[in-house]
Amino acid sequence: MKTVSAVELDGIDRKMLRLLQAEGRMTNADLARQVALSESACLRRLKALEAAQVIGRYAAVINERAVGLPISVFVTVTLASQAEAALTAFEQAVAAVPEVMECYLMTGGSDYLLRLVVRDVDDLERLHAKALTRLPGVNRVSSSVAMRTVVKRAALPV
Amino acid sequence: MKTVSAVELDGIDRKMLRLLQAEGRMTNADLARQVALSESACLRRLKALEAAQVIGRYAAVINERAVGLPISVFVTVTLASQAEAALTAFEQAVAAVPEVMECYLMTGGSDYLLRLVVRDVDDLERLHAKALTRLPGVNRVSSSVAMRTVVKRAALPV
DNA sequence: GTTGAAATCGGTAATTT
DNA sequence: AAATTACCGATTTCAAC
Repeated sequence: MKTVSAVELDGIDRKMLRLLQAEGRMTNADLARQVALSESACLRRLKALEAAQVIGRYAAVINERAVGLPISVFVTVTLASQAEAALTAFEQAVAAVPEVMECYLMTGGSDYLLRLVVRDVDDLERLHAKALTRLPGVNRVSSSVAMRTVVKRAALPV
Repeated sequence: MKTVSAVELDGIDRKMLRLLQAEGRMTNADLARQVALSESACLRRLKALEAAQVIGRYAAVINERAVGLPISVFVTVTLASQAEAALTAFEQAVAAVPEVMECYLMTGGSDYLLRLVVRDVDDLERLHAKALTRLPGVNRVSSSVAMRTVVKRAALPV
């Protein structure tokens, strides 16, 4: 696996990133015009950003509501042990649950924060009982439902 | 503002969405081949998905570490009041903080959950003091730092 | 401080798809 | 029309003198 460390970016690079976060299918010609570079210079920079994994990929951004997954649930999970093996087992298992969109290991040692997407409360209940509490090493599981998304920023503040 | 409700999707639509979440710059010809449709039929479906806002946009996916924002912080905010006006004032103000990538109103009435991205702990301290605690109507602010991202799923389970 | 090699960066134009 | 490559010129960096 390739861990990517911070990269030197100038103002043009940052402008390219802002534009491409808003409109990922923009043509190179358009992009070049908006950053006031020639097409070849612009493309060279773009390829460098891709090669350095500053741009990891391009993605269609899907409306969660439109595909029937309107509810985000945040789940705090505490493990019984913080032994390396326990963490690894949990992490492998949690990554295999498709509804888990994000999972973070929080400071402190053995607490995880998850964001799930679910269809409805029945779906949440099913997941809670059938998947979450059965993950290896789990001590405590606590769920909070998001009633409404207030901010979902399209672009990083680059 | 256009609120999007759930849309009927068949297996081909879902396959298109999966493919485009992984590779948003795929050409229509490629996409058509992979879902075994003609290019015109494929493009018709794609345009329909875009028009229905199932696909909201296309975006370059940026590596947060590479652009120098390697730390995610989750912040719980409790407001002093749950009056409509207090919520609105808070939400407008929080949306104006660039480091706030996400903000959710949680069930229960006046608790918000935020995800911030920061450069380092100094940056977090600065934000906490200068931005978060000064947001209108804030009663209590509690931050938890993510040590590591375990899962960041590229695609919704469609 | 100047010189010169090498790297960096942009542009033009030709080629490919 | 768009992407890509080849080639050239300008500028910067840096080490040796």
